Amino acid sequence: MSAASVPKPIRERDIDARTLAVVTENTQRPESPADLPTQYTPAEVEGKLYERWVERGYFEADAKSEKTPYTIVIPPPNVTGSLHLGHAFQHTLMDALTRRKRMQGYEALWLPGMDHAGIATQNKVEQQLAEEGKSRQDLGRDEFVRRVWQWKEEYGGKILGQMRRLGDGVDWSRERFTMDEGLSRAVQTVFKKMYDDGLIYRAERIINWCPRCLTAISDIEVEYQEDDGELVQLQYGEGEETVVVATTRAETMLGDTAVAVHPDDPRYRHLIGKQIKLPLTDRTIPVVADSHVDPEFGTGQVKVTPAHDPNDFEIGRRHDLPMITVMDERGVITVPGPFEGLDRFEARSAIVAALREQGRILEEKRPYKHSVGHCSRCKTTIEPRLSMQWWVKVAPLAQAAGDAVRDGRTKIHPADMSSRYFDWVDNMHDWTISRQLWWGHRIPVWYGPGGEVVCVGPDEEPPGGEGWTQDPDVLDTWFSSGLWPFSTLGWPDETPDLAKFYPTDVLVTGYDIIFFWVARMMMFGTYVMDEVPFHTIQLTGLVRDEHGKKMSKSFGNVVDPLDWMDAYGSDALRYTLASGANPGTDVPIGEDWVKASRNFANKIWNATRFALMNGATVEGPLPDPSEMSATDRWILSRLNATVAEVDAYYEDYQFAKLSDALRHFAWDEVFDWYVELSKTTFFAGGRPAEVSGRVLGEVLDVMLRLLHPVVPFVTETLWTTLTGGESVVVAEWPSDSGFRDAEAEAELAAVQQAVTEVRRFRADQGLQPGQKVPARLDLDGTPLAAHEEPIRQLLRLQPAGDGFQATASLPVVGATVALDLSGAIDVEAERKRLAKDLAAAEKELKQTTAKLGNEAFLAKAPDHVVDKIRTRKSAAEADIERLKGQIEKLG
RNA sequence: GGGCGCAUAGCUCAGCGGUAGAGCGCCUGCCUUACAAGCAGGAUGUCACUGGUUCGAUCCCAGUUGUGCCCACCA
Repeated sequence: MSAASVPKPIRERDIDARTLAVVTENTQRPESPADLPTQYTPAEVEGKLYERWVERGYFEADAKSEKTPYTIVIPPPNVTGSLHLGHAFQHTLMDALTRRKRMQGYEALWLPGMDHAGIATQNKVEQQLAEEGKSRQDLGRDEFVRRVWQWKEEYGGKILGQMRRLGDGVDWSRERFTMDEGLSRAVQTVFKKMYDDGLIYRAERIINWCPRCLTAISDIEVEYQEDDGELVQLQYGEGEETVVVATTRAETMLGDTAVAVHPDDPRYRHLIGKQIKLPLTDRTIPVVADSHVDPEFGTGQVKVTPAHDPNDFEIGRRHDLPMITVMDERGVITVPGPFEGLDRFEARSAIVAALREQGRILEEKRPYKHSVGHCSRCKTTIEPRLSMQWWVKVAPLAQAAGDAVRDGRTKIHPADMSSRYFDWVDNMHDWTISRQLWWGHRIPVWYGPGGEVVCVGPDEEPPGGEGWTQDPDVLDTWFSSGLWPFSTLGWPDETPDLAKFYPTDVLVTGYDIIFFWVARMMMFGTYVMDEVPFHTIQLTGLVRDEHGKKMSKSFGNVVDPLDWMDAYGSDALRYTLASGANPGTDVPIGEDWVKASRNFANKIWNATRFALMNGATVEGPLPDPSEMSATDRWILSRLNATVAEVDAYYEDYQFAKLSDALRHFAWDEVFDWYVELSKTTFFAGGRPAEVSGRVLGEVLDVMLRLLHPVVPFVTETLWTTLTGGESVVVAEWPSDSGFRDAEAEAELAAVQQAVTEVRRFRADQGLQPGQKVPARLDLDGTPLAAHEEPIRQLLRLQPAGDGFQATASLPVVGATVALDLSGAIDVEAERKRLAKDLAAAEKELKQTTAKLGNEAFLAKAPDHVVDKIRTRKSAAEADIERLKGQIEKLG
């Protein structure tokens, strides 16, 4: 049996979730801190804490409050899904921001809600129906919409549950849904206003049509990807008058109504105006001159299909060509003849085959890589289609939206992301807003028997009587979400909420929906409210897996946030996400990282528990610094510096940095040094020293408040136990008292250096922890005197008599700690170590000497740099002298 | 075809004109009277390549290579 397979004895652990549940549920403060279990078990606690926060109304904002408002509206998740890590990420940031502001005394509102997600949701429900062998047409419009509402109730609830689990401090009393009555009214009001202002119009144009969803979609709902196609050259015409055109979509030739050449192309000037026989049909088509044609591409002759291609549509309009539609809404050929009834792809091969038979295929390139549009919802190949749709005239709105960022009324963070915004806003085409769907806001337009068109506002009666019908289409889902920042606050009514909370402060969202959503909100906000919807746009990256790969179902690397929250707690997930949040960059995350964050939460838990058991307290005033030890002053100095640092990072949305600063302060400084050093005082007389206990209480109190926005759950139980306060949610955000003590910081740096050096010595020497080493600790100089006992304790050194065999001396500020050790010391090991240090010091001396001998350097380098090099040089010299002496002593 | 970004430790990423950093991982020793989800000690980098600017370049500039993303109606 190998050593590795010998099971390690299982250590008795004190895991008892029930204890904690009792503690947190029934009593704010346990009888004794020892009642807190030694391991933090988040799963059971978090839910209870959350519900208590909600019951107490901590997250409900008051529009009548005198406090300064701070508002964030949530990017409404689609009711179609469940929340993924990307949501968890953004929610963590928004929650941390609002929690901090609430603690700072703002009237903080984080408004929750969901988006009806028209096409996406309709597709889901249609899928569900398909499983029952039904279609939406079988149900009829009203019944189908009822089904979708049912679906919304079921799945929307799941999302809300996930938000609670994450700890989202949202105001549930203000929860909104884009199909709510109030929001529908906002949609109709805006539609009417835009219609009256001439910003909404109806026109027949080529749009992106999804033959599977059976609706128009906007340009940005089309995803282009490189597909393998087939480029063929077709010969049209007969005898002298033939042309050769290239196409990847041969089936559209049935709808060709012209061939175009460039007006200046000398090769084809003679053809302009001639009629060409179109194969497979009995039609002839003209040759037209249009400067859109690129003479360099292919033959310089282009087939023109105005009803099935956006460019050709424009050419058709310029030359007044007929527009022949050759397929129906499902992409099936409708032209009478041999191809009728064939699907567009079947028709393509059939037509190529037929032309090949006639010898009219001159060249075939297969495969031919080209960019093809797909429906972003169902991936079906988009079919450009001529149809009548409603449009928004974007230019004036986009201008205003762009100006708002240009003149700084809205700031984009990080700033270099703003180029994406401008690229879009400055080049936006008109927006197709009608969708041939049933789920969504129905277009408030009625058509009369004589072709009259009436747009009806929300408080107006639609025209009655024979022959009047409402437009069957609904609006693009982004039309209603574009109104979100003010429709959720009660607009078009002049509500107290609207007055208090609009414009909102910051929008936190992914850079991937700048065009879909951010730009639209900016357009609607400036147009409808005459005021920007938010002062700051904080763009986040996308959450990726631990190797930076995109999370997708096909890679199989999608993670349900609930799984990780169940295993490691919400705090762990939140901390991990926050610590990965460098502005604008994607956020990789892996399970091991969440585990590490769980360990951090556990560390906070245990260290605080330990401190509580040993007299950390917030009772009474903080003692005067003159009564404190240098260690006390050091940690308070660091505490206040950390408060300032964290605040600065929050103001700049630097979540990764503030998370790191918090962990460093808590773990490295408070737990590993301050608590450890305090142990001596704690244990010295069996009772904690009063001053240190109070200082430690202060440090923990502030630290927990500082941590709370990111890790709300673990901090709540500990903080209420420590302080007896009602809840850290409504505690005051710490502020920098301004206390700094450079002297104490320097002294502690020296102590740390000394202690580390001695530990290193022990490790090098292979001294066992339990092994008592007779030694004498000399403090040369006084500043360290206060720490003699702590160091002795940590090292387990015992004062002894004479008889030394080896010496290690340690450099500290203004003093040398001479550590004389007796006993079985490995002289060779120490000699090797010292030699290594000596070599490093000599290298340093050489480098600094060379630098200081460089006149150009001395002349041009700034003083502080030169001083730094000088200091380094003298330090190196001292080190060398010291090390040489030590080596000599070793004999 | 345009535009933007990135290349730093085994992995994921900070950083920055003046001695290379963190987390995780790794090596060694430890069940030290809170925490082994822990403690202590340690190792690890031609900062992609080639030039240039500078007293000094991982950092600024140019080019090269690799890589990612966004936009675009190339028939």
